[in-house]
Amino acid sequence: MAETKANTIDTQIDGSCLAAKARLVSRAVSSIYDEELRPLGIKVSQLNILVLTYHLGIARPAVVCEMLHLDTSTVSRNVERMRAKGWLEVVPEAGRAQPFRLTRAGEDVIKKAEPAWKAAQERAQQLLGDDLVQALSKPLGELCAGGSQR
Amino acid sequence: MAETKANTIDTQIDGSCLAAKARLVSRAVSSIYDEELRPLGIKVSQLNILVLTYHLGIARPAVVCEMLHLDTSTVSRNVERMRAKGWLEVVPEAGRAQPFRLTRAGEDVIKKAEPAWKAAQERAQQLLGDDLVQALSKPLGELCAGGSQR
DNA sequence: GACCTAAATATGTATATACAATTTGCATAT
DNA sequence: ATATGCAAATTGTATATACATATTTAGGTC
Repeated sequence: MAETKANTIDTQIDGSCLAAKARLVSRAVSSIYDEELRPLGIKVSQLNILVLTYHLGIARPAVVCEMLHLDTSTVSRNVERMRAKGWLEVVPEAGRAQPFRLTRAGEDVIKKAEPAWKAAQERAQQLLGDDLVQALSKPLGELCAGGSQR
Repeated sequence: MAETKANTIDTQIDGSCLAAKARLVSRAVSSIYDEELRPLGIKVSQLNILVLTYHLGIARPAVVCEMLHLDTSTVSRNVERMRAKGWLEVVPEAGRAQPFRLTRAGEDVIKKAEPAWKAAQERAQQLLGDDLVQALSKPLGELCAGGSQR
């Protein structure tokens, strides 16, 4: 018998909700990386954009948006914050485009973040377990609108 | 040396980053649910707390925090927003505790959200693919510090 | 060339989220 | 009874994120 209390409704929404799980995993994993990276003054959200920028060389906001499934406004403001920190710089170009690239300081951040990132990656593998790690390691189908071409 | 261009560094941080993947999946999946739920005026983040509250009957903030891996301040403010909408109510209790429960309006929201949630769940399964769905469906080890003990 | 539309970016506003600091109520030792 | 300390929750502040709206500019069409 269920609850002592009055459950006047009955729902099918429960622990099987993929959004709940995905968000839980995201929070848990992010917190591991952020904890390891904290001494360096960067969070994994920004580090990911730096690393992608490194791989792209010259990064166009629209491309970053599509590859990371981020809204343009989100990228706009994240880039602005990292520009303010001197990690990115906008590449002068004609037109509306505002492509950006790493500065030397941005490269240094990536370089210095490596040990922390590796430690976090190992902790995350432990936490998630082989099945999830494997599943996440495969190219994420429609999700990686660019994840494989690098 | 290798690059003509200014790749003065070489990093091991790349597409294998579990945080990047987990966050990408979270954003992509969340957007599916939020899109389906939009007509109802709720997002999956809040719906999850409502559903958990439904299962708990009386929900203590600290318990919700641990089960969902959320900071106490996050729960505090999410609950406040849903209280303002009339979906949750605080249960008077001695001490510092502020346990809360669903209101009738909160129950209605869950009830009315079911079709949208199911549609989103199917779309998410399609997007993620069997391996990821399977991996996410298993009890998430240390992650579900309460997923099973209810 | 003036005009219109489509694409790329930025801005306004709101929620989600976390960390640090503060408040609050309770237990307990002295 | 007081001080001490602990546990739970809130508040201050900052970032991450998205949607709606505005802005800017490149290309066409006439």
